Formats: sequence, C-alpha cells, structure tokens
Amino acid sequence: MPDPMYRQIAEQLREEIESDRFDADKPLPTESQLQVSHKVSRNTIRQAIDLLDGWGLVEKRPGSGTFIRKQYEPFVTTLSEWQKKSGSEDKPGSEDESDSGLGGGEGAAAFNEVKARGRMGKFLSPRVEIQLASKNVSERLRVPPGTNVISRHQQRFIDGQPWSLQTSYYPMDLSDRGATQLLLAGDIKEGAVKYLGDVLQLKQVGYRDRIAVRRANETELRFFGLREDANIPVFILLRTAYGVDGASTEPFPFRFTESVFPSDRNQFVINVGNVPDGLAEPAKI
Amino acid sequence: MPDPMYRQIAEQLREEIESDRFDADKPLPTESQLQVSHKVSRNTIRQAIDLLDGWGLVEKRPGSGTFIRKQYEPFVTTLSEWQKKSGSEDKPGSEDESDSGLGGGEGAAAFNEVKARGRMGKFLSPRVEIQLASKNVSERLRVPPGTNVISRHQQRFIDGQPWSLQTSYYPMDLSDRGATQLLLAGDIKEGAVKYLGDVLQLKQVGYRDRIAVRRANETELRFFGLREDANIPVFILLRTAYGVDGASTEPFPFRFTESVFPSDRNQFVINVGNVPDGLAEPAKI
DNA sequence: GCAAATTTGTTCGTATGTATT
DNA sequence: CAATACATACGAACAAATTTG
Repeated sequence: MPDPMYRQIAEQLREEIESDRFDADKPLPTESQLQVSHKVSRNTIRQAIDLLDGWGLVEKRPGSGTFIRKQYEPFVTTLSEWQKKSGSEDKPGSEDESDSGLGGGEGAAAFNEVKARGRMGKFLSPRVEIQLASKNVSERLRVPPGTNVISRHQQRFIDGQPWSLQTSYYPMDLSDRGATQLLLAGDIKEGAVKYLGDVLQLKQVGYRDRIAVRRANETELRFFGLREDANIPVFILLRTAYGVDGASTEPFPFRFTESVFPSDRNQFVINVGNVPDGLAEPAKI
Repeated sequence: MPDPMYRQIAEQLREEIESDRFDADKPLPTESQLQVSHKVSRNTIRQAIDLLDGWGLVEKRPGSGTFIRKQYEPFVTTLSEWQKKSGSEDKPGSEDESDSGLGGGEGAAAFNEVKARGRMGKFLSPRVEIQLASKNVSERLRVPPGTNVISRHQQRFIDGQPWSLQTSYYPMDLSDRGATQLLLAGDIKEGAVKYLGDVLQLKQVGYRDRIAVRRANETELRFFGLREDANIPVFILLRTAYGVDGASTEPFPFRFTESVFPSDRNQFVINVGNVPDGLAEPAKI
C-alpha cells in the first residue's frame, strides 16, 4: 500500500531540499506551480507542505512564499563546571571556587562560555520585580507560598539571535540582609553568586538542575521567532542553587532559576569526574 | 481580528479537555457531531482537531474516534551520581567507586534508580553486534572510521511502558584483551563498568554527557508508541565514558553510549556539588 | 465469522480573505 | 493599487480502519 499522495510529495520535497536542489534564498515553487507539476489539487500540495512545516524544514510566509528554514549551529551550554582549575583537583563544592562560582550556565559563567566559544553574547539588563512566590518557587526556595520573592528576568542573545530567557528568584531575606543590588535592574557585574558571597558571606556549595522539554508558549514563540506550526519545543532548565553562610552550615536553597532554550539551537553538556580538557563540541544527532 | 474558526474551536476544546469536561475513557464527540454543534464544515473541525493533535492533547484512532492523550508521570533520570557515599566526601572520580561506577543512567545505576523510585524496570537482553564504526562513534572512541566496534543495543521499559533505547559502543580492543562477555548477548550482571574493572583493571574516571532533542525517527515512533502527528520529540543522550588502566594513566574513552528517551515521559537531573540528599522529584513545567 | 454501521483519512473543486511585494 | 502567494472555509465523494450487531 503506497503512502498517501501528500506524504509522497512531502518526502520527495524533503529529499530535494536536503540535497540542496532548491536555492536556499529563494522561495520554493509556489503551491500553484507544485499543484501543476505534481498533478494534484492545491489542497493536497498544502497538506504536503504542512508536513514539511511540522518537521521544521520549511517556513511559510503569506504573500511571499515558502522558504527553506535555516539550520542553526547548535550552541552548547556546559551545566557542570567547564573551566579546569589549575593546580587543584576537580572537586565541585570544594573551597577554591573561582570567579564563576561552580560554573555552568550561571550569568557570569554562561557569558564566559559564550566568549570562550568565540561567539558574541548579549545579555540584556535584567528586569527586576517583587513577586508573590508561586507554588513551584516557594517549594524550591522553601518559603511559604505567596511570600514576596525577588524575580530577575533576563533576555539573552548569541550572535544576534535570541538564545534564552531566564528568570531567577531569590528570597527577599537576602536583600533585607544587605544584598540590595538584587533589587536594582542593572547587571551584577561580578555575578550574583560572587556578589552574595562578598556581601553576605553566602557561599554556593552546589546546585541541582532539572531538564525537561515542552511546547513553547506564546511569549516564547514570539521572543525566539518560532512559528507555532514548526513545532520546535523548548528546553526548560530549572536550577536550585544551595549555599551556606555564617548562620548555617547546612546548605539551604538561595536561588531558583528557570531558563528556557529553544531546542533547535541548543545542546547541553555535563562533565562528571575526570574528562578531557577543552570545551565540548556539539553532538551530531 | 478574531482568530480563525478552527483555532477558536481548538482553544475551546482544549479548555474543555483540560477542565475534565470529557470522559477520559470515551472518545470525544465525533467530527460529524462537532460539525453540527459548532455549525462549521467537517474540514474546519478536522483542522481544529489536528491542532489539538499537534499539541499532543488528543490522539485520533481511525474507525474508533478521537481520545484524550494520557499524560505520563515523568520519570527522572539522574545523570550525575545520585547515591551519597556514606562516610566519604562527594568527589566524582575519587577512589571509592561503588558498585554502580560513577552512577547516573548507566545500566546498573539506571536500574537501581528505577527501583529506588518505586517503579518497575524491565531491561531486555542486549542485542550484540560487531559493526563498522560510524564517523560519530569513531570520533568519540578515538578509533579510525570503519574499524570494528562492539555494539550493544538494549530496549528498556518502566512499569510496562517503553522508556528508552540505548546503544553502547566499545572498542574491539577490550574484548581482545579478555573482556569477552562484551560479545555475549546476555546481561552483564555486575554492570559493564564493574566488569571491565575486574577483568581489565580498567577503571572509569569520568564521563561527558551531551543532551540534545530531535524528532523521533520511524523506529523510535514505533517502539515508543508515538504518533507522528503528536510531534513528541525525543531526548538524545550521548555519553562518552573515560577510564584509565595499567597501561595508561591518561584517561581514554572506552565506551560511547547513545540513549533515546521520549520527552513526554522523561526528565533529567544533575547534581553538582553539595545538594540535599534524596532523589529529586519531577519538575513541574 | 461476516456484514453493516460508524469514524477518521484522503482528495478533489471552488470561493473568498489576508499579507506581502 | 494591482498582482502574487499563502490562509480559511465550504461541500462532496470515496477509502480505510474499527466496532457493532
């Protein structure tokens, strides 16, 4: 039993696209042209192109045409530490935290990784709000639901492309005790982790990342320039950071971060134990 | 300008589904019924339902009806180690590796995590093949492309549901030097890492994970019971494991593993440094 | 076990709307 | 403003898968 016509046509177009038989800058043949050349109705052509669209291969622009979607060079974010400490063993949580804290995707460390990979990062100034803790945030920060928390939201770009959306939540407690910069909309140049260490003797000792994938919501579709039809899901990276300070030797959560990364241009790397030096290149999948 | 009809209808149906206004066991109203109740053509109803299908909310069964898709309780896999070592600091790569090696998603450790989470794991017997190393495999294992490598492919189930597909590649070298069990189709009860340690004094000292997301291929759609329309992508987890043995103190890659997890039922957790004890619960996203 | 009824799948033709050039 | 190209919507017919009597 052969596949239905629209699927056969879609497969054929896919094959033609992937072997560069179309000009990448110019639109594909129009629906009317394809309707003629494949001797089917325009509806059937549209079904075929809708498939390609759902596969993320093409992008339809009303009034203009159907174009081949540009494939991104994936950007790799290292979630564990990625800078080897010279002259010290590789011990997360040990005493010699460098400027980037434990590294891996945090503000300062993330920016450094972008630079180290020879790409151009642009992190907009954070938008700061006092919010009531959602159930999720209150559970992670161990504050009662509805408590005020500091929310710092930031848009990040790489090579001019929208790259990630990040929101960090801090207990109000921290600003009350003197970390007042958390309330200012500007960047914290040295990185929030180092700042909290300097001001409150709050030292990050570890973090837990959770990775999941879901469909992009309205805001995310708009910011990342994704078309809903293309069905590009987003990574959700939830990080709970733990620290100790003078008052407590038992680690407690002091920051909860939710980051959103479109899956068409992002990958993650985790190094555990002793692995070769150097930044990991993207995986071919 | 209001949304088109099919989108309005889709949103309304979504709202009705999410507030449990339909019986989860019985099909939704048929296309003909909806066509009447919404006073539109059947094609328009089909467009609306196709949207819900693409959102993964419903599942269409020809001849039978349209059903609400069951949501999975996500299974969480810890990629870093997840068992605290009693009486020892938390140092990956240190001397006191327990039974599960460095832990985190490996055969033995993965099975233990499933058990620890109170769920029922079933890992089928691996299918073993001698293959020519692909470009990807040869790069990771640092063997010339086209060299023979051992491939061990395994299907994994949790609570009776297909959960992941995993293929590990080992240099032939290892079996030549005595690790002959790698060539047998049976399970390696103690875990491959421990086995290699016992037989070849090959000790795992670290690993690097890469995480990406892509569309499921034919095989994966079939195995995981996914419908193409539902557009559920899969996680790709690539792990390169490094070890040392008597002959070399410089870590070298001895195993490369590619695992595939459907994103509708899987999440990952990474612990870095000092984090609270206990298995992390799924993220709410 | 088979035939009929039901339900979704495919394809056609047509008309009109909306966005872009 | 006109032409072009994709978007929405209607109606119809037949096919294929599944359930039911």
